[in-house]
Amino acid sequence: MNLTRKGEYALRSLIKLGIAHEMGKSHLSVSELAQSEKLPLKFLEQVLYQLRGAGYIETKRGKFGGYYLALPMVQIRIGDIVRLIDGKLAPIACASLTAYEKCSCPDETHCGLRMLMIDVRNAIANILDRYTLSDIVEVTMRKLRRDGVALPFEKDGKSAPAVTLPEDFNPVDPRDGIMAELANKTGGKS
Amino acid sequence: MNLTRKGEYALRSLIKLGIAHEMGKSHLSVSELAQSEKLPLKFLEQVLYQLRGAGYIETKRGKFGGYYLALPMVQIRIGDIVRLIDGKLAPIACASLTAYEKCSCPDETHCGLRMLMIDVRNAIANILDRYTLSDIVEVTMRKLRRDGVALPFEKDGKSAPAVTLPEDFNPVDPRDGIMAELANKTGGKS
DNA sequence: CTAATGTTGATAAAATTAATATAGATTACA
DNA sequence: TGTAATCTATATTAATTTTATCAACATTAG
Repeated sequence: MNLTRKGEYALRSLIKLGIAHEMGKSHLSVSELAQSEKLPLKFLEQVLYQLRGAGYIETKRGKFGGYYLALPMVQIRIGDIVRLIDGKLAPIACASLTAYEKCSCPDETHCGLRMLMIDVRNAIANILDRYTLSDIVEVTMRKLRRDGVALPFEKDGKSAPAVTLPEDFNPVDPRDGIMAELANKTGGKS
Repeated sequence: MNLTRKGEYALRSLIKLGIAHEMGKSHLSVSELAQSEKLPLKFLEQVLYQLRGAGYIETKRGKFGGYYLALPMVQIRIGDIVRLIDGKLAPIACASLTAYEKCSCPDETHCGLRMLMIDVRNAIANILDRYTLSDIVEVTMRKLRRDGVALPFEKDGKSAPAVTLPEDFNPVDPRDGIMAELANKTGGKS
């Protein structure tokens, strides 16, 4: 299972543009974006070019120009971005609703793998088509605030608190998902 | 989102071996498998080699040799096969429980994209770690029977009924998923 | 013995993804 | 007006992954 680098960069850029917007920063230059997100500049330009072509972002050209969201964040569905950049949500094309392609198997209508992958596609779509950029930005900013970390494009703010990790620390806590976060307007897992 | 060809072939092979087992056929040669599933033979060998190394299948060597399942089908979890062949279930490595890798983003613990992808990973795992080869084989054979299609490795049986598709036929019906199928022991969507 | 089959490792070809380069257009502001 | 910062658009290269092929060997039924 994989999201391409391009898809990842596109989403990270949109999230950053969304945060910038929330923080009252009207636009970001490619180099600001590339630096702050540690993305390769010239490759990023291509991604932004594509997002612009699809109408998700707009630009102010010339000196002091940059990119900004072209739509309200609630209208930017994550699933659509993935479809645009990566082609489909389903793990295999024969299970894709929007980018269906015939598979090599002898009898697609009786393929157990395909049946399974249709469910996986539905599970993925269920998440990615439910959330919009607005949700992601909201959750990200909330978590930053809760942990007392300076928000991007903010003048001052405490830096992240130093944390000592236990020996068996698993970097991926299932409770770190966005669902748990959205369900919980205040506390968080700690 | 993508499952690699290798992962697809591995799963299709296991399903076929499972059906063979159910039909009383003790083993399948690579060429039988490749032909019946229309897979490239030599590439398939590599996949089977990997499955064998991990203990999912075994071989009978020499003339009239071939491959067969090394474990009861209920012990072969689909998620584990995908992990073995494709590395992980999560769309990005920083959201993977079993194959975690640090991402390039400046602050992983406050990355909205990662939070979202953790949910996607969980949704995928929720399906792929719940089902075993046994479920897939069961559902596949049931659907074949219901549609009066000859089962593989069976002497006789009606051929698939001719069907006229409507103009706007969408080849992917969400109801064709394995969940709906398993929930329904008899009827099917028709 | 021998023909069919699996084993193993090497390698090559193709496709996709990722990244860089280049030439040009636009704009703010000195 | 000039120029430096910036986006636009396309082309090219590099890296990686996927797919496929090759070849020499080992095993086994008959």
